[in-house]
Amino acid sequence: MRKLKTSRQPEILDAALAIADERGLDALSMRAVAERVGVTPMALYGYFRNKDELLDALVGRLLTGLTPSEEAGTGQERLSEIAWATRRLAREHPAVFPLLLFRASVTSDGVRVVDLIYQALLDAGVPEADVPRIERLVSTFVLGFAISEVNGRFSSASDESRTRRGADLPAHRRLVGHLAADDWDAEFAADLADLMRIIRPV
Amino acid sequence: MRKLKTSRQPEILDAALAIADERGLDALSMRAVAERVGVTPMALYGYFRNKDELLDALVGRLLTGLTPSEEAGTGQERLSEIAWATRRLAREHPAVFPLLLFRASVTSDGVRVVDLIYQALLDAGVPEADVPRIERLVSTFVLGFAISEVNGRFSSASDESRTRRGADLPAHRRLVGHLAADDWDAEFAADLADLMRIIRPV
DNA sequence: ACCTGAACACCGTTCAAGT
DNA sequence: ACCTGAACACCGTTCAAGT
Repeated sequence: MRKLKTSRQPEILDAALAIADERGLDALSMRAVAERVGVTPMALYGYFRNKDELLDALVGRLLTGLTPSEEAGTGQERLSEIAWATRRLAREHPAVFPLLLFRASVTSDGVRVVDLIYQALLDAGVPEADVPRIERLVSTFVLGFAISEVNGRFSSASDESRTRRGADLPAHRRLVGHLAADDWDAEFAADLADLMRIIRPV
Repeated sequence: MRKLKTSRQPEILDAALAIADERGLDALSMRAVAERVGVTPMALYGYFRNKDELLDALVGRLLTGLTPSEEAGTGQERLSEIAWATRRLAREHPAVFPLLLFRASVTSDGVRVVDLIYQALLDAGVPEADVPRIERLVSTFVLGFAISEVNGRFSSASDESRTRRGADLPAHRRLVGHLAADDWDAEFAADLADLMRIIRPV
């Protein structure tokens, strides 16, 4: 397990993020990153042990931007602020964002965000014994929602064509008129409001 | 847009699923599938236009197993049954399962599952106007939970080492003693119970 | 301390051809 | 109708060497 250089790590991660943003995750190859940095592919292996570790570091870099600037407000307000910031991040970096669901929270940057959420949940009145579970519940939903949105899993095009095929989709037929959603800002807000009802029980 | 053969599609998907189950998603190459089927890589392109469409079809095949055998029970019971079946699917096919979050519901098999969930939510008393949103909320959470679990995002190893690093993780320090979760069955059950409180409001 | 060149064992996919 | 062979433009990574 060789020691890694750190000097140009940020520069390399910047290049990787730029490539993914501009040309998608499939275009994010070691060779492409190297070319953008102005170096041979092999030079990267002095800074990251392999592509997987480079991606882990990239996820860490994304998470850094998630710490809210303002520490004020109630627990619920800070929680909500982190949720919206997460979704904003997904829209800024749709190609790399899905990696968060697979590699998150292992890095030290991820832990920092989790700690902020823990604190927000505590301040919101969640019993200590429930905090870690509720953190996983909320963050799983927020990550899943943001990924689904940027990947088009929610796209209502499917809903349109669904119902037209008639036949064996009784519930769809009954819900015609409610199927054409497309205001994901509003839906995300409604979902968060519902989740808050879990956090602050009767 | 050439017409595709269908004759050996199931056989090809079986081979693809077996490879992913045995050796992971990275090993799922067109070349590997072809070899397992006993054919040249190029022969596959008569059945699927490209690798992406093969993966879409694979997701559809997974979703077929999600339709509950019993149609009985209350809406909440059927909803719960689908949720547990989804999680079971993730444990059976951890490598391919994550694809559900990116490609689900586009296929006709996905639509069938969505219709079952719609019906369950209607029977559970969710207002028609809220059903599609609640379906997305619940399925996003269930998929996200199952993916996080099989990918180790929840692994408590991180929690252990987190707190030891002391310093700037105040909430973690306060929650020592509650951080070492590992009974994901129980956690999933508790999460579902909480979500049911959203579905059946006061 | 930092980087390069050549090589290995892979990819997905196109095109033209074969039965 | 179904399949093959050869080729193209890529991958991640190892190893030995160069300044």
